[in-house]
Amino acid sequence: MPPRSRVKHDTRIIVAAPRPAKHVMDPELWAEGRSKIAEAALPLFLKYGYHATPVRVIAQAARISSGSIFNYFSGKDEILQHILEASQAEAERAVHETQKTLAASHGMKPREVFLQVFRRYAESIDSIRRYALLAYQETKSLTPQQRAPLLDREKRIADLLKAAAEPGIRAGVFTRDALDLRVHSLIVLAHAWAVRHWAWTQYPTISEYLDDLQQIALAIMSRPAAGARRQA
Amino acid sequence: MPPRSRVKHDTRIIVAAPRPAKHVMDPELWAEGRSKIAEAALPLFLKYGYHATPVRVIAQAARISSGSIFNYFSGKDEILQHILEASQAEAERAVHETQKTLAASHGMKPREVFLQVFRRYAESIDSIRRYALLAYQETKSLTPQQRAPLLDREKRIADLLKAAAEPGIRAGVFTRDALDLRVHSLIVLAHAWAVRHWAWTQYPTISEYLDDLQQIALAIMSRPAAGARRQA
Amino acid sequence: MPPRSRVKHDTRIIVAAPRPAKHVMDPELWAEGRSKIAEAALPLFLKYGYHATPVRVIAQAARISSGSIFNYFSGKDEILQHILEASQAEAERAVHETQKTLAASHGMKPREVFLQVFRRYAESIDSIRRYALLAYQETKSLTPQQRAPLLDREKRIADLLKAAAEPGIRAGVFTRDALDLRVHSLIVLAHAWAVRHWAWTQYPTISEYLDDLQQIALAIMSRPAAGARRQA
Amino acid sequence: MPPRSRVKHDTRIIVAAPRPAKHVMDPELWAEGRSKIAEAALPLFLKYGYHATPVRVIAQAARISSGSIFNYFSGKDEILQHILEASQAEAERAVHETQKTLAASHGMKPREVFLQVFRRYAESIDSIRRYALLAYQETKSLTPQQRAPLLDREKRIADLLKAAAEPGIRAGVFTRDALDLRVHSLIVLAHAWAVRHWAWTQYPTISEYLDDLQQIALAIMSRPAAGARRQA
DNA sequence: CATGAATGAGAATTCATTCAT
DNA sequence: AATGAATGAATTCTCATTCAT
Repeated sequence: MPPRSRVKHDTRIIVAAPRPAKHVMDPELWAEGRSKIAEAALPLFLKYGYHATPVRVIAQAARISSGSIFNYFSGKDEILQHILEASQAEAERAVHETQKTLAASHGMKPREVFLQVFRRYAESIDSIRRYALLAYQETKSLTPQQRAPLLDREKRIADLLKAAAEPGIRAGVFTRDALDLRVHSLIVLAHAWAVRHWAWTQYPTISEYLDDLQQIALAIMSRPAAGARRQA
Repeated sequence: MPPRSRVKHDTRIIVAAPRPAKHVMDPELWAEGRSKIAEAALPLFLKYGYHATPVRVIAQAARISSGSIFNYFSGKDEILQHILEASQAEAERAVHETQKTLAASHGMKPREVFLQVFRRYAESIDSIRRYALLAYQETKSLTPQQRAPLLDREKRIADLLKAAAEPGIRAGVFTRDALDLRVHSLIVLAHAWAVRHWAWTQYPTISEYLDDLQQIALAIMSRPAAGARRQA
Repeated sequence: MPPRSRVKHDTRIIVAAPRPAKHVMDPELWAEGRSKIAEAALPLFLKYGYHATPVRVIAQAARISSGSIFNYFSGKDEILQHILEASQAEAERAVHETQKTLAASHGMKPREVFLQVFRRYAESIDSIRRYALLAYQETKSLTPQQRAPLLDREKRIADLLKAAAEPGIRAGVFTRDALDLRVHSLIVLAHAWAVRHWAWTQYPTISEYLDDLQQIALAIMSRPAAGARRQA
Repeated sequence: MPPRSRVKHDTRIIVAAPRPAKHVMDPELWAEGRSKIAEAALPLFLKYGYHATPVRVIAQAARISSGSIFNYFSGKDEILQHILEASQAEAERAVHETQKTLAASHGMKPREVFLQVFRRYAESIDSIRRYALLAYQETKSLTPQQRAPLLDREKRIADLLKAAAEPGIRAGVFTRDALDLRVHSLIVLAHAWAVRHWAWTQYPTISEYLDDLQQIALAIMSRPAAGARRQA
């Protein structure tokens, strides 16, 4: 049987070559180039998937030569990394926007408070739709520590939505039953716009989608009518 | 020999030509072999992704030669297609059976009819949890032709849920407003158990999850109270 | 300034693919294939150098496809490794042959003993000429432990030559002065046939080369005449 | 832009076209720049090999930009050529001076003449030890045209040694038999100090090595005693 | 039918060289 | 004259697929 292991003999003959410092030295140009490439790569990754998109094609889309890609990224995988990291930053912005909306909602009616906060969040999600989809599709098993920032952010969003629901709960129009799941469900449905975009042919923009989803959001949060409660 | 169908980037997308089955054989053996291969491939696809899993590795996992794979599948992508189709078929079968059973039970209350169908569907999702995750991640690895039946099946599942909701709608407890979105939302929430499994540490099994989700499902389907409708 | 280091972020996204077991499984076929490839590669490495010889060209010379190379070697460098290891084995054979010649030299005249042993050694070296040249040219700095077997073998050869010189020394025709250097010099001159082959245009085969080198070998070993000793 | 001259394998060897000097400039600056670059390149070539050392790394080591390299050399191979030529020139100059000095000293004995020339040559080899090693390893990286002057110089060094031996030959103490091989052997043994430096742990400096090697050199050149000649 | 060695198109990546600044 | 970003040919290596046995 041939050796199954790829263990090398201990008489190494080929001496590893020195690696030159990376090429693009002007930090501004470097950052610009990275953005340009990442922006060209994102729609391709979304359309064909990461593995099915050759570097050559990314280069074509970015209007540069394929060799130049490697002046800005150490490898193809770093492009994906860069995109996903950028998406993290955008997601943080979404959280921030939602928080500001909540802070500005004094004096509103309970249902209005909640709907505005939820809608603001869902709209922010739309701006990272493409990133989110990519993350869903290309992120394989994450280690717990890699997952930590994602979980943390979701918790903060959930907390914001719960805070936005509080007036309604106190007013008796919303329920506190299984509140965590309800809030989580809303987050999932907001994400669904991004992740299952292909399914919503009847909604041309997120605005129409949210117009209808709002009803559902209210239904999810509302205290069930007496009859329904008794039945289920 | 070169792979027959790859997405071409430099010109236009070349749609995979229909490939001839190579070795026709005893249908029973054939089905058995396909299953064995698909079962070996699934965990690999989930762990490493479709593109990153070589056929030879699948063959090793299935304890056959790599050449034999092509006696059962016309290409690597057909393995993925088979896995996803099988999972969809299983889900559909489960729902179908439930629906038939319930359709036969004339005495049930409309809410009960719907909840049982939905719960049965959601439970079946759990059994194909891993498949569902794969579908989210790798549909792009299929050609549009291969993707079509998957989308079609999802539509039919939505139709089943709508049919299960019909008694409720007729009885005036469910609404027909934005019904497509409501049903879709329920499908999404059922999938969420599989896809976002890691997010729900508070639910040890799908049973507890569904106990709570049922309330939400009812809320989503129910005709809103007069007051709520006026407000939102 | 751009990052000079190639340190990756700690959020690894791309999961390493499983590596299939190496392809050629029949050990005999495997060994045959390796030999065929190595034999095709050796003259190319010698003529153009290791780095200047593309795998593609080795494949052409071996009459196989370039992909097949990697069914037999895990990488281009393993081909060089294989060749050099084979050369070590051949060099050991040279030592062995020399030793046998020495053992068979009973009853010969002292000068004849030495000349025969030396000639036998030099002839054996000729058979590994091409390997030796490659090792000289492609072996960069070796670690002391990698160099150990080479040094050891040279010492054994030197010891054999010293033993072959002993009768001459006792008979007073050879000198013991700087014996180590003299013996080493002979080894170097034997190697020179291989290493500086291009320089000896006047010698068509090693036989003619050795005919002349024998004189020099004798001169190197011989006790200098009285006059010469006084002068230098 | 693609490299201009690479050895082609699939067809015939394409000899490098003579390349135009690109930026002509102040000859003094030019020579200075060439030296600086060559000095930076030498240790890298020795450590990693010519092919494995990128031009950019040489540029970094020389503290200039990679583009500037091509203001001083028409290509990477010219750097190697320059290093080797410079080393050969240095060796030749040293020998030449010695030879001139000795040619002027009419009173010397023939053996002394030769020994001084040889010793001077061997010492000069020590000073270019690293270059010599490079020459052994990387001559193949040059085109035949580029190699020619190196071979030619070696021939002229042999001629110098032959000239230095002439008085001894005329005086009857040296032999003219196989003179080329004898002289070549001496060159090889002088080189051996540099190339096989690691093998001679018993000689701390070249001085001790040459003290012993001188005896051997004399032996190699000397006319064999009548008895020895008859025997061999 | 099964096998697995052979294939070669295509992938990522490197790097000598050019040339606009 | 120096710079260094851009280039793209050429390299090593992978892997889906074929087909002789």
